[in-house]
Amino acid sequence: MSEKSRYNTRQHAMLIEHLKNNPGIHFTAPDVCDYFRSRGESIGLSTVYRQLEKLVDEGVIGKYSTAPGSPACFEYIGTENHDNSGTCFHCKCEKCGSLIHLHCDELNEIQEHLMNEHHFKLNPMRTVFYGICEKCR
Amino acid sequence: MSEKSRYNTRQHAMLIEHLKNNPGIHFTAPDVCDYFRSRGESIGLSTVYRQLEKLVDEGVIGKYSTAPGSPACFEYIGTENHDNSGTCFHCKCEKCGSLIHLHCDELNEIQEHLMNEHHFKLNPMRTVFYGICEKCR
DNA sequence: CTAAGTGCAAAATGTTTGCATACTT
DNA sequence: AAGTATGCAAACATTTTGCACTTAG
Repeated sequence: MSEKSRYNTRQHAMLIEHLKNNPGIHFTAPDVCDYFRSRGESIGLSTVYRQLEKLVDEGVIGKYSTAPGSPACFEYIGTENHDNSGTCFHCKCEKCGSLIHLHCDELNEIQEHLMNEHHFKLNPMRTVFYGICEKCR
Repeated sequence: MSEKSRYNTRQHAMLIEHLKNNPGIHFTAPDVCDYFRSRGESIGLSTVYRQLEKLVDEGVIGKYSTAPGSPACFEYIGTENHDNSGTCFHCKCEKCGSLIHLHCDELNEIQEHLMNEHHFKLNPMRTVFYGICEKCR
């Protein structure tokens, strides 16, 4: 898609390394920005948004809408597991707000069903299941 | 949950009737507000948000987060089909942005799977599948 | 030297809240 | 009368954009 070349800036390197070092952790843009700033690094929130958006486009990280009005979550995915069988899904608890990982092969059937029966190509990296988690029931 | 009594105001009646008359249509709060205002009705955006939020709590309408930064969608559900087998799911196309209905019994297996294997009580009224729709492939 | 990236501040969303007023019960 | 709803404006929160400046190639 994107034909633009990319410059390897300090901020880009920091960002991707931070996310890569914390697989399975969900970050919001302000989170990441504050993190680096608290360590004395120079980075602006708009840069964080711009870089994260690029990484999403490149498929390196996932972006999840949790609730309207609250910040989006980003998480390292990597380029390697694009065709892996054990796709990663996410559940968001409507009570406690926690975002839970679900690494489950059986859920791949959803993907196939949606594709075969409804001609919809699911993007698991972006969909979130809403509901109530175990603890909150 | 809510112990508050409810007053039957003009705005509440208008809102619920509009949604009820358009099952399967997704409205944003500003949409609804503009709709009534264009017809000369007196209603404020905050009222729309407040009423819709109540209706969501009451289970009369569903609320869907489509993408971060874009407005939430509301849709009439009714109180009757709480335990119906043919649950309604939604797919959001990441390209054209359309929100598609999916009334599919097979998807109920997801619900059961999540409940049985992951102890997560799915709320289909609020979850949205992201991906690419038929037209955009 | 040119294209891309940065960071600030401002704008653009989308949603919530404070408050005086009006309406329901 | 008491409690709730309304509508405006202001506050808030998240994300995007304009722009002068810096940096990577």
